[in-house]
Amino acid sequence: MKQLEAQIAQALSQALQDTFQHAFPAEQINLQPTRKEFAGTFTFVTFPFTKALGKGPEQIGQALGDSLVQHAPQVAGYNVVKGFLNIEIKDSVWLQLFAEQVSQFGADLAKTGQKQKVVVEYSSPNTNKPLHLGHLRNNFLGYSVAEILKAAGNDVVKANLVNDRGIHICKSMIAYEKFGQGETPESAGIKGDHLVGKYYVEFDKAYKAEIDQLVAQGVDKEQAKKQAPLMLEAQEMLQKWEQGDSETIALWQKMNGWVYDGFNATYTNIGVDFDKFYYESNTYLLGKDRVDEGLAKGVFFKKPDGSVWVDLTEEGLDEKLLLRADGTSVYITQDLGTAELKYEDFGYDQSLYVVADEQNYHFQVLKAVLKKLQKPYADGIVHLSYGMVDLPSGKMKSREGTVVDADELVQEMIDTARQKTDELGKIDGFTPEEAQQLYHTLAMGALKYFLLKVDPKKRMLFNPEESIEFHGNTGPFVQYTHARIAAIQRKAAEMGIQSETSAFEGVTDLHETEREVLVLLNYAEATIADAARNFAPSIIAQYAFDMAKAYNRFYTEVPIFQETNAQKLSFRIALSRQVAQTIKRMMGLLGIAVPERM
RNA sequence: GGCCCCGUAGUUUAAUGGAUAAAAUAGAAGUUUCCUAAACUUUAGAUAUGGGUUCGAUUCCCGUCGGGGCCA
Repeated sequence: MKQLEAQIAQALSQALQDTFQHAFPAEQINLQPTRKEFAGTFTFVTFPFTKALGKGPEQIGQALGDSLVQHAPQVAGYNVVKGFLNIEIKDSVWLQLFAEQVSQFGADLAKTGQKQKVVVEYSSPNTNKPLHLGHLRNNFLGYSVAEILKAAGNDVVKANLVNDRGIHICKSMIAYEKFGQGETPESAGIKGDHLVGKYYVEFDKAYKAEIDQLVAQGVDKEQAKKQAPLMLEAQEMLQKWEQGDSETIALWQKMNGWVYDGFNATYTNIGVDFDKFYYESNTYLLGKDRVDEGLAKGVFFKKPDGSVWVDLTEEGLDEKLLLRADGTSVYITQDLGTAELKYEDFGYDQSLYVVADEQNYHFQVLKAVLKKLQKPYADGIVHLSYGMVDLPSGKMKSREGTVVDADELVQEMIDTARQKTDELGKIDGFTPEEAQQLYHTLAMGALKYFLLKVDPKKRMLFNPEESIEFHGNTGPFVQYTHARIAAIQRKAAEMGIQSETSAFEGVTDLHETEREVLVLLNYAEATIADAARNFAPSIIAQYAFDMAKAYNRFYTEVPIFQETNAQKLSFRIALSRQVAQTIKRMMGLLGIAVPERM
């Protein structure tokens, strides 16, 4: 497609020269897709040339169109509407491009420019509570962006920085010690991450009760929060942990172990994976070296109380604290450390952080500080900032119990998938295992597609009812299209229909719906490149939907097996297969599987 | 208080400065002796507001109103 576009641009450049003696390089010629209501594939806008050429926009369009038809062998015709020159491409060109695509499918989707080493950090959970809806957007985005970058030819490492230490873990630990009575995930029959989360909630309840009691005794609320015995215990435990107290460490390891088992089960269930795990318990002390480095280089400064700061006012930011007066780290300190660690580990060109947009400022600071330190990797730091997920009731708030639990949500989706599938009764021959597999495939397809079809940068609304919808712009709609084609392929195989390129060489003209599908197929590579450049799985989702829609239109308008011309029949089988493979590939980039039957 | 982001059909989302603003869903009306109707077709419906730049603005700039976030 890129080639064809370049050829047309070249021809236009030539036509401008020949017809108007106007030199205009082909590289600067911008073609846009023609709107559906007009004939043509590419549109060239002539308005910007009226001044230079001293002619009206229609006149220019006509003249260029005539020239193209005469000199450009790919062009079948043209039409001019106001300042828009719509260029129609010959069917033979589409068929030729299609034949090439069939013979080299998959091979050339991946060649888009420079191969880069990219680290994609995502998920990065806290170990004091299970994953929720917000994490799902994060996980799906991170996984998908990593896969898209791979498909675009990059060398990608998926990393997960687990926040496994700090006061919040100690809260769960304290509560478990007090109320746990030796409970384990096995004895309680609760998934490990949920069990630990339960104690985090227990802590909060008991802590609040203590505060209320203190306030009732006349203590100021802020004071009460600090004085509450449970809080003091938690802080004490954090200190013990930092000192390496063996009992504390043992409990911490035991409970974190439960959480990891739980997380791993969820990760497997939702189909995300990681190449490298980092743990904050190992990295939280890193970064102090960077602070020293900055002081030595004179880009950081010390205040009289001993705290270390960086002045980012020139960068349009504020002064930022890097190390407290007592020498302890703040968040940004360890991020400086882990950025360096990742660079030592992988020597990345780009380091992506899939983190919600509430941390936009934080990442601006991180990058600015690394630049001040003149780190070679500073420019490669990218905050893949995504918008938060809202519910119809508003923002998710743990305090108000409106947080949507990831495991529960996935289970509900599976139940709905089962119910809807059973209602239709199309999978009678399935074994129970196959049926189970299908429910899972459909459930994850619906959920992932719903969360990925929106531009990552934008805040989005999660409507539980719409997310499990199977009609319209949804994952299951695309999956259904794939299953339909799979049925076609089975029948074609049974009938022994040939579908290699030699079987349809004689086809010369196309049905309108076939042409639409062919044009779309040719955009596959460019779409992946575009999605990679923008870190936007939504572009892939949109493409997959358009493809499915175009195919379904073809499917209803052109009854494939009623075709009596053997060449055309073969072509339609090949076209269908190509669409199925493209859908499978694109959905795969979103982390979504496609079924053979549904 | 300072800084940042967002306002598009009833609803959820699209639109490198280009055409009559595109889909989905909800609404209305249709399509199955024929490959999966979880599909397809038709229909009605929107750029918060006031200016500016431009041949042309949902897009860029300024003001107003509304929503969200970050920094203490």
